[in-house]
Amino acid sequence: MTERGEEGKRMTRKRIMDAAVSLFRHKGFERTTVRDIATAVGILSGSLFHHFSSKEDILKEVISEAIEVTLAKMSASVDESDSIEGALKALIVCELETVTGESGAAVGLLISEWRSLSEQGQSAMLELRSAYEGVWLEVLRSASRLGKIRVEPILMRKLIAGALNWTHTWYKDGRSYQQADIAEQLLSMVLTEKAYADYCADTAMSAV
Amino acid sequence: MTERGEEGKRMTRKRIMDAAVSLFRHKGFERTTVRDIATAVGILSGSLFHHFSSKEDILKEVISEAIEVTLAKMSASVDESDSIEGALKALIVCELETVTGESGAAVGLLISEWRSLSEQGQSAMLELRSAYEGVWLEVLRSASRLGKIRVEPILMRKLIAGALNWTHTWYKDGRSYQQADIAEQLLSMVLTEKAYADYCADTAMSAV
DNA sequence: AAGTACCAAGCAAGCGCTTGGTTTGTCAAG
DNA sequence: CTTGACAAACCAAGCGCTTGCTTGGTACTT
Repeated sequence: MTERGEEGKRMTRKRIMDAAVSLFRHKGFERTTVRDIATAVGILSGSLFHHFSSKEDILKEVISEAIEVTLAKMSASVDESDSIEGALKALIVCELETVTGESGAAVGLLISEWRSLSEQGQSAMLELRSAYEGVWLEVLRSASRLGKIRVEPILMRKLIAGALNWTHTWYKDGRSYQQADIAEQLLSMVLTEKAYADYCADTAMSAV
Repeated sequence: MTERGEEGKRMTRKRIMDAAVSLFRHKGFERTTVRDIATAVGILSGSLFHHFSSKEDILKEVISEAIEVTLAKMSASVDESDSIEGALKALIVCELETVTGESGAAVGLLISEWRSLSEQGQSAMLELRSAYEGVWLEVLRSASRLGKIRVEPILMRKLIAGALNWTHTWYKDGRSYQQADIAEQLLSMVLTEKAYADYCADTAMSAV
């Protein structure tokens, strides 16, 4: 029935992480017990510790994987963009997808469950996070230099991060607002009116 | 030494709530134990339950007081404003002060510790919260009708709420950014460029 | 035969909260 | 002003339960 062996091990590990992400997102790290996770996977709680050394270890793995996946997606999106405005839009979309996405990556966890990590855990995540933030700041600084945004880049990044992270408290898939819509509206707030108008004209052109 | 009697009761109750706010903000509700709170106040853990029926009861009291205080402050600020732009600025400043403020009110708690409330607790808070959101939406709808903001009011409110709530994770008193500065920059993102320019001109005039 | 994946059982610690009793302030009756 | 019944505020101790995690053994794969 169950799959043993090397393949099985990785599978179970993945299933544990998936279950953990879902539970952490809905109930929070502290209110989620190792028994909850084990039940969701279909094993006993003690068996979790053959795959992870501690409950916090699960959280760390889940978060760092989420950051890595998102970072890769963001970098790729930025490289593909042929304008600052396009790069900004791509970054917003990437982060929005990650924050609201139910399965897999969940940077949103980093948001709400940050304090549940030990001090070493926090600093380890900070290192990963700084690469992530670096991508954002590079694009925002370019935009600022070209006069396409008004607000100072570092503050701007914090405001954008807040607006996007917060979506995970109210965004429901397929309801009220579409992801593309949210991204577009936020972009219109971030860019100057001129830059935004130019960007709209450009994308309209390339669509034809 | 200690003050007993009716005066003393209210004092201790207040001290418990203050200690709880501080601890909840720094460690989160789940990671804060009733023993932590009691120690901070200078009593034993069991004695807390003469003032509150449960740990969750403390959280509910703290949150609802925070909402009421902030709501009153916001309503007053809006009434005093003589323009939509001014009202918006006042709302932003109010919420910013509440979210980043260390002592007393702490709507920020509602943000991060929401899930720690029972279902009844959550719906009770929702009722209070809706009055709070009502003030925001009224102002935003007026601004939208007058063409002073571009983004649709409900979405705009969610984006603003996120940006402001998030400040409690990075804002340090007296460091990097001033509250007034953050509020001003956010306002410039919310309003259309024309509305913002008009508002700046107006405030410059009245300052002279 | 060896090693992996898991179960069965439970431990030590910590949790929110209760209980029973002691101290302290309140206030009307004497 | 004294006195004594009463309630409020708090302590001391610990109960019952849940928590993350461990241990020792078993079933399956290679």
